[in-house]
Amino acid sequence: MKLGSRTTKQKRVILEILQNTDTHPTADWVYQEARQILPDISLGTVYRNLNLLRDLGKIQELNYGSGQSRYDGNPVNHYHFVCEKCKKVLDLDLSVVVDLDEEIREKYGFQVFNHRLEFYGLCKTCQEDD
Amino acid sequence: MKLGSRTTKQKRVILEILQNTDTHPTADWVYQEARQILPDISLGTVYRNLNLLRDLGKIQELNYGSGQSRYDGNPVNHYHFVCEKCKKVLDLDLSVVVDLDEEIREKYGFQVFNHRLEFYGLCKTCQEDD
DNA sequence: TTAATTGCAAACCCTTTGCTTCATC
DNA sequence: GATGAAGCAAAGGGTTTGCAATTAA
Repeated sequence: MKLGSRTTKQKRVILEILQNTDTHPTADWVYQEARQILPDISLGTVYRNLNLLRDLGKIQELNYGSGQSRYDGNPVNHYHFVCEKCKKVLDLDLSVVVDLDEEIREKYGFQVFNHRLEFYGLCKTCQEDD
Repeated sequence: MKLGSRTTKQKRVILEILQNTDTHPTADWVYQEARQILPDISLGTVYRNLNLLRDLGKIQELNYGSGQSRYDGNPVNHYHFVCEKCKKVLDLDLSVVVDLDEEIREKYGFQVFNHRLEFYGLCKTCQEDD
């Protein structure tokens, strides 16, 4: 797998961490995990590689409200649910409506690359806590 | 219209600015506009009131990628197109699919308050620039 | 009168960046 | 060996916050 002009252990470890979690972690969480494998890795390197992997289309960067970005090891478009209480981001198993992109293209003449659909509310656990 | 526990001219001016534009401006743009009416207003006050108006449900805060938040004077849910080149945010005249919220509620048991749908691509003007 | 809100500036937080050293190709 | 990438730490940019002064109620 091509990962930019040079493959470093840092790059590989960061990608593996993201591919082995479905928690949509923040850069700092990835950093903490990576340090357990490469104790000398720096936060700057984590950010640099997250941006690089995103630009290569290997991962997705997600932003919900202000605060940290979250990263998704699944590069294929899919939809998310964000719990407004515990801030968890959960994958949804909904079929991606590609027709929508075409609809916008026809109606407005925009070139559409992709779309994002997110739901906001309370997850099961946080509903019980009320 | 109730605008929190006290109605100040700052609060009123900020809301009016947002209600009279469809450009989905940043906090700083709102600040520059507000200064033309209230020269002594501070950026901190703009942020405080934007957050307040958002919490009151009078406006919406929108985040696209990292960078500044944008604010929408229309509190009713609607969908947006974001031009990845010129960064303009445009309103889309699509019917809001409320059924989706119900679908998620039934399928996952989450309490869904709302959803956001955004399209990314190139607006007409930026396609011509290629 | 009195308590919410402002203006100001400093603090905060996340992210990026400059520079030297390291390591991949 | 050449040069892209890492580590470190400082800078950056947007947003929040503490506090004294102001102002709406």
